[in-house]
Amino acid sequence: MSPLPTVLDVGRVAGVSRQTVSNVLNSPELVRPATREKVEAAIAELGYRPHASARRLRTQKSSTLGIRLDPMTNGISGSLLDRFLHALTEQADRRGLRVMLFTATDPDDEIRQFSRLRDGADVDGFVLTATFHEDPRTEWLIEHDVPFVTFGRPWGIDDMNDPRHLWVDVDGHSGLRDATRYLLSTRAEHVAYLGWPSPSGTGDDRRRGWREAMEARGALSASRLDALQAETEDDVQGARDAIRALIATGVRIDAVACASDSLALGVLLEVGPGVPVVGFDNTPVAGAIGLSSIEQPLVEVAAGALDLLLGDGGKGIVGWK
Amino acid sequence: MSPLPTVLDVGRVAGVSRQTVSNVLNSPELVRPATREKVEAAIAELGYRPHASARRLRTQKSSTLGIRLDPMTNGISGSLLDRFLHALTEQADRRGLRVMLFTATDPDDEIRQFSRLRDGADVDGFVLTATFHEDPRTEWLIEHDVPFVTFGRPWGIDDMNDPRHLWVDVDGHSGLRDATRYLLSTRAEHVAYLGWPSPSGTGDDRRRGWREAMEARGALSASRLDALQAETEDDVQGARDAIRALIATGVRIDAVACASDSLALGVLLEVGPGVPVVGFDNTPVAGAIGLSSIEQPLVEVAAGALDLLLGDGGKGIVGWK
DNA sequence: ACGCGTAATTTGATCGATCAAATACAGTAG
DNA sequence: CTACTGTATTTGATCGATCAAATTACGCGT
Repeated sequence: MSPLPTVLDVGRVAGVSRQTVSNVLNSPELVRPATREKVEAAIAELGYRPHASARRLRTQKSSTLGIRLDPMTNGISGSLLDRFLHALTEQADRRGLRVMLFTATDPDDEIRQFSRLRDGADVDGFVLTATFHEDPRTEWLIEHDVPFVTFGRPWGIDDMNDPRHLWVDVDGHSGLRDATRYLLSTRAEHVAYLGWPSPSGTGDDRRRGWREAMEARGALSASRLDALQAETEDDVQGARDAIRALIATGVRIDAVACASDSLALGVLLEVGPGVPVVGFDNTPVAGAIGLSSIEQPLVEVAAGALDLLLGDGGKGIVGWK
Repeated sequence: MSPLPTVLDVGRVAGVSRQTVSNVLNSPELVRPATREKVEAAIAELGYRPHASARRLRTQKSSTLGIRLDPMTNGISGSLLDRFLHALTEQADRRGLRVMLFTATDPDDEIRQFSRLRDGADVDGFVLTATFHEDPRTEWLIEHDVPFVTFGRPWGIDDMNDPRHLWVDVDGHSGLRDATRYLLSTRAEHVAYLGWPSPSGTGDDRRRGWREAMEARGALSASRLDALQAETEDDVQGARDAIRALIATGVRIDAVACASDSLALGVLLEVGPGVPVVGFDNTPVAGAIGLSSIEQPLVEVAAGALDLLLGDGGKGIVGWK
């Protein structure tokens, strides 16, 4: 088996020097069109591909992003991360970036991994997924000047506008507002809401969407709205218990809007197919059991995340085709 | 911000040459214990980490595996891949390997990606997940001498023992045999089976497990066993239709064993909680809705896959801590 | 103390690419 | 025809590590 061709080999075939080959690849505008074509032909003929490691060594850029794979995805929503990963990988590829995985047992361990992967120049930056209040990871990354972007907005007070913290997120507020509006428009007046316990940035945001739609409708007083909502941790059993308790209060429930598909599944199992239920995330399960769900625009989210990183916020991350 | 320390820096601090530092890392037995300790102290003091790309360039090994992320995970089973990925990443890390993702739209595209990632020396080998009959991918990989291992056995006639095709798989046969035995032992005599259409290597294997347990019990004739099974594509709706049709034949059904959790969920939704149902894969959903399921030993599977690759079959894949 | 063989360590070369600086090459003006 | 300017291309050096070969240190018998 023949060794892989190098810039030198390509140059030899095209009758130019190695640097010219390199220029064709990285700064085509420096090369005269005629020469460029010769080189491109030689590249095609030899099936040349730049050696990723050599390039990375010289440029000190890995063009690789690290993303943590959660240890155990609680509930169904795991597949959300799954689909986000797919979208991210695909979008990264378009931009000449690669995605490398790592695992960690807890935030401190994750920080150790950050350090390890970056010191080894394995990755240039990170994509974080489940951010939370006072997240030590983002603090560490900012402090150590490591480029990153989070999928999920920063939940600290001032962080939202901190230019050092790049983030993208889905708009849970208008997602639930629209879903609630939809339920209101079709059949129901008493749309209940099942969400996560406060404080939860994401959860509170979604609840506000439901609340806003209900208040706009104006059919129910604030106190009756309070009575129409319940909260629980994000698992199916918890949702069943919570919705049962809500029903037991005797309040009328025409439909239910939920903060997640896990919750929606629990509600659906409890109330049966008669009552419309909407979830959030549109996980495969939702489609499978005929549950309506709000689809997260994951491709756009992933694309947005990468564009932020590749912008000036990324502090010199570059991708190669 | 200071530049990252190199072997040279470590050597300077420890009072030795760069090569000795390298030896401490890669061939400790060549270095005198006293020297080794000095070097290790210097490494710790400087927080030195070998530069991954430099190492890869020199050794011509990336110590990285590529794995494809499926475009759309049909049904619930997607989270199986999710958990496999996690296990794989974790096990890879233990062995000094990294996992890099890529996507592809179809097998041919996937082959193009193989070529691209390998020519660029981004990865040393691949882990394939959903193998099928006459898989062009494995043929290509064998032909081009690219190390790989499949999660899922090869389904061609001769391939099972082909030493060039490394594979690991879960034992669906004994999994379903044991599950069926269990159902038989507790309450039921008429344990139905819902699986995938033949030919499906994995599916047929699982069906045989059910069949074997039923035959061992000896309570039902072969023709009655035939009447106790149904098949459908792997989605929830299909399962509902199939089990309903089976019930409509009037056959007695005490319990149902299924080839997957997607199917089991469909069955469960149709028959209600009265009839025991077991699935396969133990996806999060299964636990969430109180469905029994056969757990796949994913950690062991991932570990086995890597050990095969790192063995002589991997043709020179090595991992670094 | 000397020489010798093995163990321990060091020096020189290399992996494949890009950067920085030097050179060749046009085209134009004087 | 020379000098000059800007473009196109080439040469030399480098990224950080490991390999291969050369060198030094060490233990030991005589």
